[in-house]
Amino acid sequence: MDLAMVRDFRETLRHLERQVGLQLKDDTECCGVTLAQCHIIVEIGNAGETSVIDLATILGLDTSTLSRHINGMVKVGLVNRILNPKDRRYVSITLTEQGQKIYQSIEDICNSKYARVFEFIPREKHKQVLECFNLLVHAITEAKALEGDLRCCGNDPREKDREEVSHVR
Amino acid sequence: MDLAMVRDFRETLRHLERQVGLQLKDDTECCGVTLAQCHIIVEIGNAGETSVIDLATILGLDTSTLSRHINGMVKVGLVNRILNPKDRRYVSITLTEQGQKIYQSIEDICNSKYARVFEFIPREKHKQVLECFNLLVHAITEAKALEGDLRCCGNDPREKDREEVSHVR
DNA sequence: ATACATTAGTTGTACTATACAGTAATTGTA
DNA sequence: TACAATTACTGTATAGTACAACTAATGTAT
Repeated sequence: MDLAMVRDFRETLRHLERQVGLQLKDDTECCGVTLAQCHIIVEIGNAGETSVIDLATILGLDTSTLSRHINGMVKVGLVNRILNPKDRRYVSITLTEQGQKIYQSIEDICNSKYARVFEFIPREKHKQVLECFNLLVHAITEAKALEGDLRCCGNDPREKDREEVSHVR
Repeated sequence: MDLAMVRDFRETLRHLERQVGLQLKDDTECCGVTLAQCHIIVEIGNAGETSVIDLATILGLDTSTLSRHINGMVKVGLVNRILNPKDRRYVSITLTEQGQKIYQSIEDICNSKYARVFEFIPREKHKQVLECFNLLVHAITEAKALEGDLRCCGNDPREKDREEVSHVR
């Protein structure tokens, strides 16, 4: 794997990230939910029933962040939060009817959007593309799991000093 | 492209997003730059010389956001901002020596990280994986370009009401 | 050539998203 | 039963972002 190929790959990956992020933002804003809420709704919808800590783990966020999001979403009637009677430390989080509706909207929009994406790829390559994509994502996951936080660059210019300067032109 | 495949694909894509985001955050924090600064540094580094609006376009952000980031980065000595003499509306943005060093660190770290990712993929499939990945990302780009903002779901539960509730268990 | 439109960048303001530290409630365990 | 571990929540601070309003510079059409 030579350097030029890796750099190319990274550029494409950056491109993907931005496309997907903006896309999802467009697709979800119309449903009246923020991007973070959208991710949370999708994960609750997929799981059926979860807890703050499960969501935090899946989404890679702090539990405090999730706790606040859930709180907000309870207030606007998107999710139910009830104490789990089997272990009262947990709260059991589910979608309300309204939350389900939005979950379905997001699913429908995103499914048809990505179905359309594949129309831009020759049909005979679909299987191959999916396989390769899975290979890649699994490789990224494995590489991450195995690395153990090596490497640090040693530069640290962090001296915050944040008054704004006057409009210098 | 049937529904189950699309849903699978989307799940993998979400997984990728989160992995890549967290990864980059880990990799760049040690350099003393934030994630946003990291993206900006990489894009300035790749372009050599840019403007606020070019960066905003590439990164999909508002110019005001970029303007502030650039301002902060000038202060901590990462970038130079000078008036473009050919068109004095533009500012010409480049990396300082310090910025270059960090750009190189980020490049080195990310390049070797993603080179390592490919070690988890059989060598004979590297070419195929890269091709498929490019196909996919181009398809996403094309689909986005051609769609013209169809579809809205009609649900909008946006009634903000954000005092925090007491610790109800 | 002057008025109007466009473009690039900046600042005021407000909000979303997030983490870390500390705390309360509950459960597991020695 | 005391202590450790786990789950969730709150206080607080910060990063990240956009929209609206503005200034300065440039382009354009009468």
